[in-house]
Amino acid sequence: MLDLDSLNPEQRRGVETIVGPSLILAGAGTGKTRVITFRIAHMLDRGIAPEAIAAMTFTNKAAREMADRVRELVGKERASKIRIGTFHSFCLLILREFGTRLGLPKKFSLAGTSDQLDMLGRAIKEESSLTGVNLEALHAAISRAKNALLTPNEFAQRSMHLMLNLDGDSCAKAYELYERQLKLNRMIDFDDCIFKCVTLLENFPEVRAQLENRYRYYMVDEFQDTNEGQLRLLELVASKHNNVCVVGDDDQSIYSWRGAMFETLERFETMFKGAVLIKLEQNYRCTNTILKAANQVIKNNSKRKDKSLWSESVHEFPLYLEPNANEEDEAKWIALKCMSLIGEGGQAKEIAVLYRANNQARLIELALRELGIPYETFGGSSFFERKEVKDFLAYIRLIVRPDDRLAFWRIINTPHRGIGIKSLEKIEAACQASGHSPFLQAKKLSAELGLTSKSLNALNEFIGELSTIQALEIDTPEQVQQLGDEVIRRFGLVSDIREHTKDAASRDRKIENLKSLPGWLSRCASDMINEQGKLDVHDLLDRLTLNDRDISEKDDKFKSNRVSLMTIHASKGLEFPFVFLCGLEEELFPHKNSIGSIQGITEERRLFYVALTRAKLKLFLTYALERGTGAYKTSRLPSRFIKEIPPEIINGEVSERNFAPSKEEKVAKTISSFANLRAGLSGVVPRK
DNA sequence: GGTTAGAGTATCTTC
DNA sequence: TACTCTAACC
Repeated sequence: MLDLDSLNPEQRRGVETIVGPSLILAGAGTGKTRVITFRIAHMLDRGIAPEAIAAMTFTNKAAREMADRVRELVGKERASKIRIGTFHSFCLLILREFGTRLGLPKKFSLAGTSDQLDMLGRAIKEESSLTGVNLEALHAAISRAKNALLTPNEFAQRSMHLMLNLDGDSCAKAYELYERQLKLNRMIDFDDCIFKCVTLLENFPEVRAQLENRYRYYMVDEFQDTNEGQLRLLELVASKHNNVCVVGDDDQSIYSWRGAMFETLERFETMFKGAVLIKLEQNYRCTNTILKAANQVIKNNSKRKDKSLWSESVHEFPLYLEPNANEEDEAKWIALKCMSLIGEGGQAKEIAVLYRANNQARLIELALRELGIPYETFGGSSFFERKEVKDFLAYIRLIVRPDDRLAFWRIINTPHRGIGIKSLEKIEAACQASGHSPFLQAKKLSAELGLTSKSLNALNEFIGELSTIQALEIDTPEQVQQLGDEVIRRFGLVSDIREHTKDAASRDRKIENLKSLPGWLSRCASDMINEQGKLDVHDLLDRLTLNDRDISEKDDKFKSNRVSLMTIHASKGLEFPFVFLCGLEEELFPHKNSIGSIQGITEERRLFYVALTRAKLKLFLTYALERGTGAYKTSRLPSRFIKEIPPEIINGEVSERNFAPSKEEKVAKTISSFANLRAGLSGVVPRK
């Protein structure tokens, strides 16, 4: 049934090496996912129980893709028994089962990014030496500490806090206060999923033994992105049976800033002795021209596992380099070129525009819109970061878990119902005295809070409405939909936005977002029923937190035929026939914050390598000689990485003397572009 | 208690 | 150039 002959010899070796540790070094586009899924199918063919296999990834996107492909290969029934998911979901499951041994509450909840920042904000208010610190930077530092399995004291001793302008003691204090907030809210954060799981397995051998008995074969995808905690976890769960297969590519390690260690591949080899090394070097994605460029560039990094990609492609196109006078011209050129690609028979969805930073997207969006080219952006500010979405979800959370403090504080005066800071302080003081959660405090003892009659009435009305909704049953997706509709109606969420948002466009968008939420929530609920056979609202909330942005993208992605705009980071794992890589300038790419160190530059170079290898056929490289507006206008130099590409494969100039094209040249170029465009449009031929 | 204006700030981004 | 937080004002 499984056609192993369709694999190349190295892929086949990867698939057939099942017992013992193995390390598959898989270059870009070498059929990695195929190897992973075939390997799982092959294990089942050899009689291994699906329940004994655990496959871990880092992103939901990767997990979902793996699950889909495995399902196609081995059927729904067996596929559903295999534990496929992210590291975090795997650990969360274990903590839900055994967490009480660590003293976790039975019904703890998972803090999302905004909850984490909210709690950290509350934490630093308690300590005067922490006023004015950059919340996000502090949060990132604490997160990195947790990923490295460091306690507050250990954190204080490391040099990580130097960039925060804080001494070690203050850092430790912040970390501790933040932990206290988590505990107060009965929450754990993403990093705790891993950290606490490691602690659990280290301290409770019987739990570890149970898991060793349950899962005997482990697979890890994108292994180069593993951080300290995840590596330790893998060691704890997998070292007894020693059946671990990890797949990765050191050249695509682009997440060191979130704790991934470049040496992680070597660490694996020492951790799991005698690992079989398998190298996949035949590429099934790119032209040889693109591979030549990519190989040549990445060679400039030292300390990498030596490998060299090749492919059997027949159609070769030179890379195209386009210098532009400024960023507007760059965006316009890209838009025009997209138009002519589409005119020549390409489809919009075959095109991707990649950039280093999200803020580069705006001008390109503008230029595409002007030409009427459909496009889609990925990443950037996520759906779940939007205020109206967070507010709505806070209502749902408070209904499901009345002791959710963060949700209470978020919506107690949203929409405005005349409960101000003074009232909130009184409620908080009462909560501290009694130990109750604010909702309970307000429900049971609102009369004793000492509020003004206006605030008290508002509070009582709010509590009353919420209690009414709480009484509704939530056992089916339809009831979830009704609940959502009811929340919007009773609390006037739509009318609040209608009255208080001035800008018509953003007002309409917000209302549309809000109205789509109940239906969307109910769809999530029915997905869950399909997978688990039942609906548990607590689980639903967990999933919302873990899944975060991926759900919102799910809907229209398949049918849309649009140009994709995304950062290079977001493009990892994807491929497109036509790729534009823009903003190739010193200080932007490589980014100015990375230029100072060799590690910085080598990571940027890996990022560049990832970008190049996204393209299957044609690759367009652009840069601007001037960027910014007004006082911020600066002249720019082409990126050093351009010079690392062999000049003979570039159809365009690549020399030190790259001046902006003269005005006449620009005009001539634009005219000819339009001519191409028209020629192209008249002969639109649908592909295949 | 709510609103508004002005200052400050700005990688990539996962779960 | 755009968004968020804070402080002064109504």
